[in-house]
Amino acid sequence: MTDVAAEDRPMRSHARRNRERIIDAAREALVGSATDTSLNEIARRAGVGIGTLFRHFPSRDALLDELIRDHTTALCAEAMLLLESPDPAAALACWLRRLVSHVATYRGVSTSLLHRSPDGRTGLYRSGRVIDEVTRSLLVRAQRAGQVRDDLDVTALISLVSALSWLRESCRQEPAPDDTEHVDVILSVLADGLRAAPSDQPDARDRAGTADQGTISPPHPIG
Amino acid sequence: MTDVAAEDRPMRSHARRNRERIIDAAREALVGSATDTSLNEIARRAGVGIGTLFRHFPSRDALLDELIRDHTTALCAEAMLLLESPDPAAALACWLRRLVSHVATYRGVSTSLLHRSPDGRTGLYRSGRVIDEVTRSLLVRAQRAGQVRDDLDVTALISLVSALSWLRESCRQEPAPDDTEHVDVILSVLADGLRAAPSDQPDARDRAGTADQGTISPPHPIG
DNA sequence: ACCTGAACACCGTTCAAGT
DNA sequence: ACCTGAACACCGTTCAAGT
Repeated sequence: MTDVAAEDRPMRSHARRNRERIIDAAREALVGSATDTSLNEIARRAGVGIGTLFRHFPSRDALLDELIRDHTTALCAEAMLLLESPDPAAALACWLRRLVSHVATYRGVSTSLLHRSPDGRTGLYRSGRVIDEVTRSLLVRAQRAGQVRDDLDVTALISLVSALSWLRESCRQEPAPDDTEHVDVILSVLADGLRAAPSDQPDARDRAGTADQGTISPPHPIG
Repeated sequence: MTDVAAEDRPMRSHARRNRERIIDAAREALVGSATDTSLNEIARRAGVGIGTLFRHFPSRDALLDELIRDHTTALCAEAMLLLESPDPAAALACWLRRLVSHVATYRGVSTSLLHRSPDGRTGLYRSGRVIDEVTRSLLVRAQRAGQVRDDLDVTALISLVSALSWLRESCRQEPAPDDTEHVDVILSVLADGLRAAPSDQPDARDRAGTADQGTISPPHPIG
């Protein structure tokens, strides 16, 4: 198509094909997987040397980011439609549900999402950024509509998504409560909690009733 | 003290001391820790051979269980006092808060708690059992008082505690949102959500508004 | 009885050597 | 330019050999 010198095209296409094979092998190994698969094993399954894998993807995070990139983009594009929905709080809840499903699909993505850094040196770089943006849009819209409490920021919300995704992917391991159902119930509890104004009984947060807090030291022996 | 043959007492006390040194070394390495510490490293710090560590604790879970045992027992005993508190829902919320703090204290405990098995072959055996019991007591009391929704079982609740504890311990790693604060906000959102009756708009759970679900395939390519 | 540490099969990661 | 795979410093776990 383009005017690239003829002699380096075969090489480049070969490299590109290797890259694709690595991604495919990783996807197959990690989707719905109960346990981690080593990068060595992924390279083996892709039929390339381990060095080639590291050349294309300097870290596991980089590989994961690439792995979910297309799907993340599509999901976020679709989420923009949620911005038009008549019920901002319901739209946010729906988005959180979809996002958890997406993140929990591939082994290890939840952890990478949590450890994303703005400069892209760790964690999901690209995917993290667009997830941040979409979530922020839906959150502030719901807050401006007065439907969701104001003491929540987008970082807390995405941390929560990471944690619930981690739960879902962890529950694929036995023995563990195997239910996607649990996460669903938790999400619906959360959705209800989001709608409420922050509870105006702060005393109930740290102590309830007659418990004598002095008898037990705080759980951090150090610090 | 007892009538044990004299010649094997020194051995046994030596063994017991080794055991204690392993636990102490592990506690020191794991409390508030941002990253995992290998069992080899723990044995090294305790001044024992790696074989000795495995003799006393056949798995990392077994070591963790022993590590938090005393504190777990004390915490659960104190939680029994919460059963007398006048506000069952607030008591439950308070317990969940304390439990997350406790579980998040030592690196790896959240995962072990999630993977506990009733037969004790994996995960936190003893600690898991008493945590289950205490949590169940507080939950059913709040449910019987009509203060907490009925579609929640104790397993879901402890899965949630595991996930939030995982979040807290993960946030000690950089780069990650470092805030204990986030988990606190999430917990208070949850506490509010628990009090509400299950939302009676099930349509809002899976779809909100005008989004066209057909354009994007579900995130599980396999299955 | 109890302890030790070399040995084994892994892991992520690097890098000299090849085409 | 790109790929390979031996090499390195680890990991959890086992087990023959010691006292």
